[in-house]
Amino acid sequence: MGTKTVKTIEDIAKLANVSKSTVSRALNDSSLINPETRDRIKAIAEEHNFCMNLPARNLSRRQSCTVGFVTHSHQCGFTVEDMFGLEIMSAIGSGLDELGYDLLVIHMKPRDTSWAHQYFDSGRVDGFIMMKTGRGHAYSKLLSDMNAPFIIWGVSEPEINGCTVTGDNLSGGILATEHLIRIGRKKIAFLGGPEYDLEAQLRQKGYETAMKNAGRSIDPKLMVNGDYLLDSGIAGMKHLLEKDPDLDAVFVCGDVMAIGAIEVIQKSGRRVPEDVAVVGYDDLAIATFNNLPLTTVRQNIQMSGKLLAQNLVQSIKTGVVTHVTVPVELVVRKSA
Amino acid sequence: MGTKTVKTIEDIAKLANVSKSTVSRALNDSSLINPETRDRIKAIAEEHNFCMNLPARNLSRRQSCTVGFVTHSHQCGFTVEDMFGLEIMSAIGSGLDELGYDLLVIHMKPRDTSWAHQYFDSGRVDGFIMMKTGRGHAYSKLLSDMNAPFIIWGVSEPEINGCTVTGDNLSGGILATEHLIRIGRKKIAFLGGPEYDLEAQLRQKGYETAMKNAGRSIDPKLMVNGDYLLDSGIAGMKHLLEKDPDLDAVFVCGDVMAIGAIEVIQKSGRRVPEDVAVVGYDDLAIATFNNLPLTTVRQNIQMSGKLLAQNLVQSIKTGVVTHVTVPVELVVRKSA
DNA sequence: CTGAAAGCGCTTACAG
DNA sequence: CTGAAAGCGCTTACAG
Repeated sequence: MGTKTVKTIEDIAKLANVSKSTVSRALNDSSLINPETRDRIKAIAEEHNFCMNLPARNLSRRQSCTVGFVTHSHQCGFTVEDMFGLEIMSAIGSGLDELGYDLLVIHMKPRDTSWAHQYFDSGRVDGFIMMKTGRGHAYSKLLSDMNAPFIIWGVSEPEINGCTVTGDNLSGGILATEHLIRIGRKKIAFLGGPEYDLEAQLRQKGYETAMKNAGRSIDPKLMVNGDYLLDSGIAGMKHLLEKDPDLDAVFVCGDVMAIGAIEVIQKSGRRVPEDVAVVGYDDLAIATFNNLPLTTVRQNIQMSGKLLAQNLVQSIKTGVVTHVTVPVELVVRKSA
Repeated sequence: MGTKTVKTIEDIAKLANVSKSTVSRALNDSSLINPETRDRIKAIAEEHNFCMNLPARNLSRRQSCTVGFVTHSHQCGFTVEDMFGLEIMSAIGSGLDELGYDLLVIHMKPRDTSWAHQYFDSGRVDGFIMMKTGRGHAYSKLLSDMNAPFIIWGVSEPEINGCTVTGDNLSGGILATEHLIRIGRKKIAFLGGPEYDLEAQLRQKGYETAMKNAGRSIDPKLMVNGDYLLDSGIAGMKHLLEKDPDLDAVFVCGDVMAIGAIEVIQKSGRRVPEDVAVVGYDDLAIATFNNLPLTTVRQNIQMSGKLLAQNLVQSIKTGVVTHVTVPVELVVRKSA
């Protein structure tokens, strides 16, 4: 606690010679107050640099004006999804800030589900934001069972009964593939995500759509799955080059896999982008810092974070459940 | 709010046929309670999956058990310091979690200082954690003027009157340079940080110490300053190669600058590490994902985060101001 | 060891 | 439009 002498609305009340009810109304811009009294009180508050006690207000209003960002512990160093999650968290923070909500970081342990009760039933948060994870469905059920508002970064599914925000994966796949077609590539391979992954499925559908639209045939030999990690980019690319050494382009569904793929291509004696052009996905910070800057599909992280914030708060206040898809854009750098 | 029927200690009190004072004591493991009553009450609470209202408890105890992590808005995309900050934030979160404290993300706007009052005087946080920034001193003064406990990631300075935690920059500089000496390099250059930067000064002193210990002379021609950004790594390395085309190693004070430096070295027709060995600093995620994995000095982010959490909480509780230096280690990969 | 009461700093019907 | 009072859900001296 600070050292100031004017710390409660009661102190202000005394200074202004009114009741604390009136001070409360003034500071909250209630309609039940004489505008002149209000301005006088506000001036006094201003003059004393008064900040009212928010926890007390929230207790009284039975809300916390705080949202929990659910993340797992990172004992074992960072993976890339973590990086994406951290970048978006920052954007969520700005979004919430504008709405008068705070962002609390919730660290859940691997097989633990108590965080949900611990944070919601204790009144510490009014709702949750989660990145899509393997356990997405389980957590979704957990939260909806306790009637907690929440929003998930990921494609909406019938099993998930909360809000969702996701990038436009279909358009992303189309943009990436059309770019490779436009620059004259003949044999365009596809290095995707896990089969069950809805995002990856849509990106693949985008790839197929663009190919068909361009009158190209779709060759299953040129398609392989990965798991977004570096090693699977390496393995996937090796596999593709074995199956068809003549391929001259590849759309890789994630930036980290793309970096692995580029490594393999270069080690095989081929040049990027001259011999094989590579387009990634996500536009993580590493896409720029990589010493062969990546041409990639940018997820609009700023907008996504803002939408996650806005729609969750809306859901908290009104119960409305929304699903939104955020546009993506192609960023052309050096790799394609 | 959830849908459960047992929501307050009063509900538990009724079920257990005791007063809510007693329930409070039981749940808080007070010594002023009969162990049997305590266990009985705890069992009832457990059975009903009871979570007590933390904001109410905190209001009563006049604390928030919450710490603010001060970060600026990232409207314009991410810089590398941001990445470091985000990684460490995650570690701080785990550390606080173990101490029963929550982590709140505070977004401050560029020239705004109101966040300090807004979060501290309003009782939303009990203290602050900040990354070192150019404005470190100003913020430090702001916070100590309001008597707010805080901790800064950075070298301690007389002007900063709060806790600090920093990596062992001197040892880091020595480790990096000794490695280059050990692998037989003759002309080892130094690409540093800004002159005013204390961390950079210590890393430079480490470089000089290792050189002297090995009986090497220190050649000012082989030393140049940067600002941790990619472009300054590029410019700095060009400068060094012009001044002495024969250099066969360089210790770069930051991973991102190191990536820029490698690019320049390779474009000049030299190979890394065969012709010029490069050691970076920080071991950011990009050090691994880079397609020439970086040999670098790793900051122990996990431990640093934990120490930031522990020492801040200690300072909140006891007022003790601590300064700690965290060990670093050399990670040998491909670039040297 | 236990309970009744006052208090944490706000909000908000209720009465005027 | 304003104030006195009750209440948000806890904690903690105080009295027993």
